[in-house]
Amino acid sequence: MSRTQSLRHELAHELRSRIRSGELAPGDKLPSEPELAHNRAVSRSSVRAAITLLEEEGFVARRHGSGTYVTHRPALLNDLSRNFGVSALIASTGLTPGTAEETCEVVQASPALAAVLDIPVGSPVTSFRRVRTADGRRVVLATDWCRPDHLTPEELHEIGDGSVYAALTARGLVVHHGVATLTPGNADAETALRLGVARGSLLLTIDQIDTTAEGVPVLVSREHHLADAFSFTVVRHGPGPSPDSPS
Amino acid sequence: MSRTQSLRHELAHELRSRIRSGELAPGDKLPSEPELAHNRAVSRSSVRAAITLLEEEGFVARRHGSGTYVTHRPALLNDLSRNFGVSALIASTGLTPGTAEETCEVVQASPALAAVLDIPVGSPVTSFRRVRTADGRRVVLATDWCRPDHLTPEELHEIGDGSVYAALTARGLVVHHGVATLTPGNADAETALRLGVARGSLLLTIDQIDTTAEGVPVLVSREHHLADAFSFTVVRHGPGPSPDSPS
DNA sequence: AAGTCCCTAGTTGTCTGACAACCTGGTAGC
DNA sequence: GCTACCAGGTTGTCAGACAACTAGGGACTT
Repeated sequence: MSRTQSLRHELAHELRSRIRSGELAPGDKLPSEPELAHNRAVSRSSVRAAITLLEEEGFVARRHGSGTYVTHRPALLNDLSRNFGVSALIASTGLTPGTAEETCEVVQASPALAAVLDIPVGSPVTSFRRVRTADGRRVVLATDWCRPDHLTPEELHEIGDGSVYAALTARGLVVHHGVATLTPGNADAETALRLGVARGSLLLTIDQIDTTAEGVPVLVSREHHLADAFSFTVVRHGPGPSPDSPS
Repeated sequence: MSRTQSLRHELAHELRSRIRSGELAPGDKLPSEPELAHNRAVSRSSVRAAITLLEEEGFVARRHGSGTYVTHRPALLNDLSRNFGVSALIASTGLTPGTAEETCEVVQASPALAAVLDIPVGSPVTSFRRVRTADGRRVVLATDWCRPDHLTPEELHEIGDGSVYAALTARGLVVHHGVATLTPGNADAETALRLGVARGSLLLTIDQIDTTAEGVPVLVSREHHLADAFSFTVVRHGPGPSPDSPS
């Protein structure tokens, strides 16, 4: 698990942890680059590269000639800019994630699904539907679709409460990022039935396409969240000089 | 406008533009670092720092010993990770933004508002409410709150269809980032009336707190969007090795 | 003919040292 | 009391070097 990625990522990881733990509080000045380099017995170049990562993530701000300072940045609850499974989402609220229903089958690819997964229309697609619970309460209806040669129904069935991401990673398919679309909606008859709520109940639907670093789409998912179960937050950069002006 | 920030940001800006313009297509290999450095007559260090920024933003992926490659990344429609005003949002759909109603007043700070803006409860707060239209159709009810010493009601009134961000910037208050919370909901009586829709219509509410780079909160806003007017997207990083594993 | 191994050129990752640009706080001078 | 200057510390950039790694071609073996 603790594979050495690259030195700068390691250093960035450590600094991030120190910031999150509160050891480095907002407004605090980081030790100078030469000092950090000396403490960790690495070169200043690597320290600078690590800090550049944190700078882009918004954790710190550099001031030429003065120092590097921890930015005032709230701890986000469910940061939409990070990709995490429903289990992690539920666990973040302090509740216990579970699975009430689970359906795993092979279906024919709809035109839309085929286009996204880059396969012929009507070809087989593995479909995985779960009703997720938080302390027993049904809160999310999640459906995942992927190519059968990426994950077979048998493999999916063994996931249980786990994350589809972990199963994909085990197959050598590392999800690099996903693109999510958020839409409010009302529960239709089937969704209402599965979630055990009244028809027309408020939902937040997240449609997402996950791809590898090479741009291969490996997972398509649709999650219907009960509106009052979670609240999602996101840091929105700008409109100041960072990182770019529109168009 | 074209203030020289720092060399690496300049270089990153240029590379970003070349990627967005399609000159560097997804999957393409970037010129090598020494080559880029030579072409621009800068050092390899600066080129590396610029590429590190793009790497963190997800535009490129580095492969040790091989090269740096443009990632497959869709052009997002309304990227939630960027901060933009409602006018820009409407304009992005090809429609013409407008303002139907406009109310500007000074109110007493509620406890919640006072806590966020770091002022005493009951102290005066500038409130700015607008009904925004797209080609005449009412689509968003937006309310902004800020401290009177940051923006006076008179200044706000002169904004018209413009952005509050621009007004703040003119006062030397550059918004660095905002934290937004998304919640689906139903229109209450007043909101329905102002937006000209039926009570209980589907809304997506975005609550946001904008702060400067120093962490000073300068703007609190709440926007009620008609659910079918816009669709918001966001790139979600990970769950691969970027940028961090949960706690 | 097919497969394996090795070598080499090219690329990114890291290190070292140096100097420029800039900020900050203190001090000397007015 | 105020201003101007100075010195130390910090980030920004440059230059050169070597290590670690990848990818491709060519020689060799089977």
